[in-house]
Amino acid sequence: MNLEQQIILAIQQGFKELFDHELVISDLGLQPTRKEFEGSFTFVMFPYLKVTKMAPEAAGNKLGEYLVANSEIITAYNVVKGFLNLSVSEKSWLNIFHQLYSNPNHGQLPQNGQKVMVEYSSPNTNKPLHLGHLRNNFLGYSISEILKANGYEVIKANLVNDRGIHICKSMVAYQHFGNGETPSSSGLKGDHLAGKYYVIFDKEYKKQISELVATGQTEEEAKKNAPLMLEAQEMLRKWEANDEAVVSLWKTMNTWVYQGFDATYKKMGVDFDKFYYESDTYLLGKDIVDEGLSKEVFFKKDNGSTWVDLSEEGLDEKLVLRGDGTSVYITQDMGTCDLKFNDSGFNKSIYVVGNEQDYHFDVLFKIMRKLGRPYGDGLYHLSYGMVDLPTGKMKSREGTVVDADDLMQEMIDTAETHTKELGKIEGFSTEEAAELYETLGMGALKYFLLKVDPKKRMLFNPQESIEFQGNTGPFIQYSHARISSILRKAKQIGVVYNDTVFEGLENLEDAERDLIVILHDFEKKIKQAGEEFSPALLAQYLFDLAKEYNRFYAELSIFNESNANIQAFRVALSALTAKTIQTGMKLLGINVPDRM
RNA sequence: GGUCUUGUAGCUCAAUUGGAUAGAGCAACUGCCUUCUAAGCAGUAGGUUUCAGGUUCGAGUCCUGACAGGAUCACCA
Repeated sequence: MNLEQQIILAIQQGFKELFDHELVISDLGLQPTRKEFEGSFTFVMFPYLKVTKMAPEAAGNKLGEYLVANSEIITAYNVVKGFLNLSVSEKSWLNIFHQLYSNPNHGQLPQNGQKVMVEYSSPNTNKPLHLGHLRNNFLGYSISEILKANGYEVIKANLVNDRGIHICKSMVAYQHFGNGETPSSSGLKGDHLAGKYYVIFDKEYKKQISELVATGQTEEEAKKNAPLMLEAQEMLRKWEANDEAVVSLWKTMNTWVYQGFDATYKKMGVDFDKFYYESDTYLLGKDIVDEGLSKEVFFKKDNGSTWVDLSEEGLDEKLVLRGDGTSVYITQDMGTCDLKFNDSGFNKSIYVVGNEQDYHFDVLFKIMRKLGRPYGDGLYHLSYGMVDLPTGKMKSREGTVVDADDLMQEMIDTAETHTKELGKIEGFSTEEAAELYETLGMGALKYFLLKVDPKKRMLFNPQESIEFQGNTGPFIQYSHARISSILRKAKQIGVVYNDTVFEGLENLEDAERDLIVILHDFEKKIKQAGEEFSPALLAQYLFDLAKEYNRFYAELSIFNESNANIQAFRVALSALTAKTIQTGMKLLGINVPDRM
C-alpha cells in the first residue's frame, strides 16, 4: 500500500469515528500541498459540509487532530480556510525512499495481461516525411513505450499507404522526366527522389491546366482533361489490373522509398512490430458491408450505393460502399480494423492520426460498435493537433514544408555548435562526440514536440531554433550527466551507498525531502500518462524532477558532507534520480548521456 | 451554413480533471563559478485566463450566448 492510500485509510477511519460517516474511495482525493503552505498533502474539507455538520475549518481541525493522534505517518497539520494540510513524518519519507531505491523495477508496472495495438507513422510512399510526421512518430513510439510500462503487451503497427492516385502521380512524372534517375545515380535519398517527382507532377500539371484554360476550357474541365492527370488515372487502373510494367515501376520506386524511410526511422529511433500495406488491404471490408446489410445496420439507396445511418448517434448518413461496388476510404478501414483484431486479438487498438480525421474515426468506431464487434470499446483515436509554422499550415506545394531529415540534421548540427561553444568536449573521441551531438539534438527535438499536450495544435518557429536551456530535453539530459559525474566520483573515492548505510538517518533537509516526494510520484505519472495517452504529462514531470534535483544540487554539498551516512544517502538519492530520469526519458524515446 | 475544437504573461506552454494568492521556460533586469559540470541556482518584473451572463461554499476548468482562430462536413484518400 502506498503512502496516499495509507493516509486515505486514516482519513476514512477519522470520518467514521468523528462524524459517523463512511467515506467512499472515489469521494477522496489528496492533492499535493501548495508550496506556500506547510505540509505535503492537502485534504479539501468543503465537499463534506453536510457530513460533518460544522464549519469546514472546525471540521478540518478536528480531523487533523485525530490524524496526528492516530496515524504514524502524520506528524502535524494546519488548516487554512477549508484546506487541511498534512505533514508526513520524515521517517515515512525515508521509508518511501528505501522502497523506491530497492525496487529494481521502479517505473515498470505489473503486467496486466492486455494487448494493445498502436498504429502510428502510416506514411504515404510518394514523398518524404516532414515535421508533422515527426510529431506523429514520436508520439506513437512514446505512447507505446508508456503503455508497456503500464503493463500492456504492445504491438506497434505501421499502415503504409503505398497505393492510390497520389503514388501514380509520382510514377507518371518519373516516366516523363526521370531520365532513369536512381537514388545511387543522383545521390538522392529514395523518399526524396519520389517526392521530387511528386512536386514535378504538380508543376507540370498546373502548366497543362493553364494551357487548356487558354484554349477556352473552364478551370474545372481543364483539371479533368489535363493529359498528365488522365495518365495518372489510367496508371491507377492498370495497377489495379496488375499490369506488369506498371507494377514493376511501382515496386522499384517503392523500394527506393522504403530504403529512405528506413534511414529516417532509424534516425528518429522508432520501430515497428508489424507492417500493413494498403496495396494488400485496400480491397478489404466489402464482406463487412454485406454483413452490415444482413444485420440491417447498413442500407442500400436506389442507385445501389450502401450507407449507414448514424443520426441516432448524432452524426449523419455516411457512405460505406459506392454504387459501382468499389470501396471508399472507410470500407477498407473497416476491413483493416477486423484484420488487426484477427492478427493480434487486441484489447485496445489505438490510431495515432491527426485531428483532421476526428470525424472519420468517430464514424468508423461507431460503425464497428453498431456491428457488435467485441473489441468496439477498445478502439481509440489518439488525435493530435497539427504543427503550425508562424506562416500558418505547412503546404507542400508552396514549399513551406519542414523536412524531417533536414530538421533532425539541423538539430544535431546545432547541438554540435552549442557544445563546442561551451567547450564541453574535452576527453571525447570523435565517435563519442558525434554520438553526444545526436543524443542532444534528437533529445531537444523530441522533447520539444512531446512536451505539449498531444490534443493541442502547436507552433514551431524554424527561425528561432529549438532551445537547449530551460524546459528542454538537454536541460534534463544535463541533470543526468551531472549526477553521473557525481556517481563516478563516489565510486572513485569509495563511497558505499547501499540501502543499509542510511537506515539510521532521522533528519531530512527540505531539498532532500522534496526530491523524495517527487520521486515518489513517478509511477503515478506513468499511470496517468498511459490512461490519458499523453507523453506530455511525463515530459512535464521529468522537467520538474530535474529542476528539483538541481535545487538539491545547488543547496547541499555531497562530498563536503562530513557525516558519512548523510553523504551516502545523498549519493543514493542522486543515483535514484538519475535512474528515474533515464527510465522516464526512455519512455519518451530520449537517451541521456553520462557526460556532456 | 451544420458539427467538432481552441482562445491563459510580449512569445512557447502548464495548471493534479471544480479547489487556496493561475504556474514554468524563453526574452528583459539583479545576484551566484578558489565548492561535486554555470546547458545550472536564487531573485525582480510581467495576468480583468478573449468578452457577457449563469450554475455554487468556490469557475481558467461546467452551462448559455457573442467574438476570433483551426479542423471537418465528397460515390476524394
